[in-house]
Amino acid sequence: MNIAQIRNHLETHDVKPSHHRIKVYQYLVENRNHPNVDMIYRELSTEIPTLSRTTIYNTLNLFVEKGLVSLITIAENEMRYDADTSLHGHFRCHRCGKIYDLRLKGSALEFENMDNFRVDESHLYFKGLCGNCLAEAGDK
Amino acid sequence: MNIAQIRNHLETHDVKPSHHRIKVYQYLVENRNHPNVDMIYRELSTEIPTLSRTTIYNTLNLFVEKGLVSLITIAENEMRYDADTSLHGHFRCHRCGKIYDLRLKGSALEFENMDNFRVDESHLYFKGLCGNCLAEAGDK
DNA sequence: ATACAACTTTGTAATGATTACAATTTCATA
DNA sequence: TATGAAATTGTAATCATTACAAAGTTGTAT
Repeated sequence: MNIAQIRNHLETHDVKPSHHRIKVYQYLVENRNHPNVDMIYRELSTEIPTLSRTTIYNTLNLFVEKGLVSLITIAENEMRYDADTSLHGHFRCHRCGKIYDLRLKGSALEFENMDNFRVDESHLYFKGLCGNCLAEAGDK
Repeated sequence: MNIAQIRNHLETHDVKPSHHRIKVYQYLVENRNHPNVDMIYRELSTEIPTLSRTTIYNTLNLFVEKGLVSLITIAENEMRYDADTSLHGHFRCHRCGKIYDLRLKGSALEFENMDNFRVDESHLYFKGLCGNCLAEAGDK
């Protein structure tokens, strides 16, 4: 996704494509690592020395509000963000902390009593040990 | 679930059944409202005037550690707790804030690439508008 | 080009849930 | 009843996030 495409994508979602916003969105698209605010801040502030953390917060809140990114609350004490807004699951390894994407098999996810509700967001979170950490420390 | 049963249940999970712990667990069993710390504190401190919030935090952390209750992070800025540790989903209405239980239909919840992982926890969160709020304010 | 209004960005201070920690109290047992 | 371990308490610290007001930037009409 190049700059022109990003610019267009933001405008499609009713977000004015300022330089900072483009950079934040670009980070999210190029680093599929479900970052928190600090990860984005530390990376972008090397390019934009005057960058403020508040701008990252403002930008991400705007993106979430406009449906450009989704907010992941799989880690108890921090918000993480994902440019992939399609329905998929997340797995967080409690040893290395890495968050993996999980792709749903089929589209079967049905509940007995969800008829009356209007569902706007779905979050599928799993926690445990990832393959790497199982191999390195099989007992924990 | 009476006091003797609660006492026994705590002991089964390697938790010494102090008076406070029994009261906290009893609250969770009798109020299936997925409370946060403050809801439990406000309720119990009428019975136990000397109760400290820290005790609630300590107790809930112990319960989670010992597998007696599960920690729900569906609300961004606060932890909520559930005495039902079986696999089920949660729906949070963004208008009234209430959290509903959802029972999985079948046990079909499969992912493409979860083979290598050891899953210890599953969290299925959904957000939107509940039936009541849809009826009362159909447009929001 | 200029001025103006609207919007964006910044930095500091406030908020609020949770945790750290040390002191006090309670409990179980000899 | 004495003693040590465990539970409880209260205050202070932590830390991610938000509030807010000032400063900077952009686009547009004149």
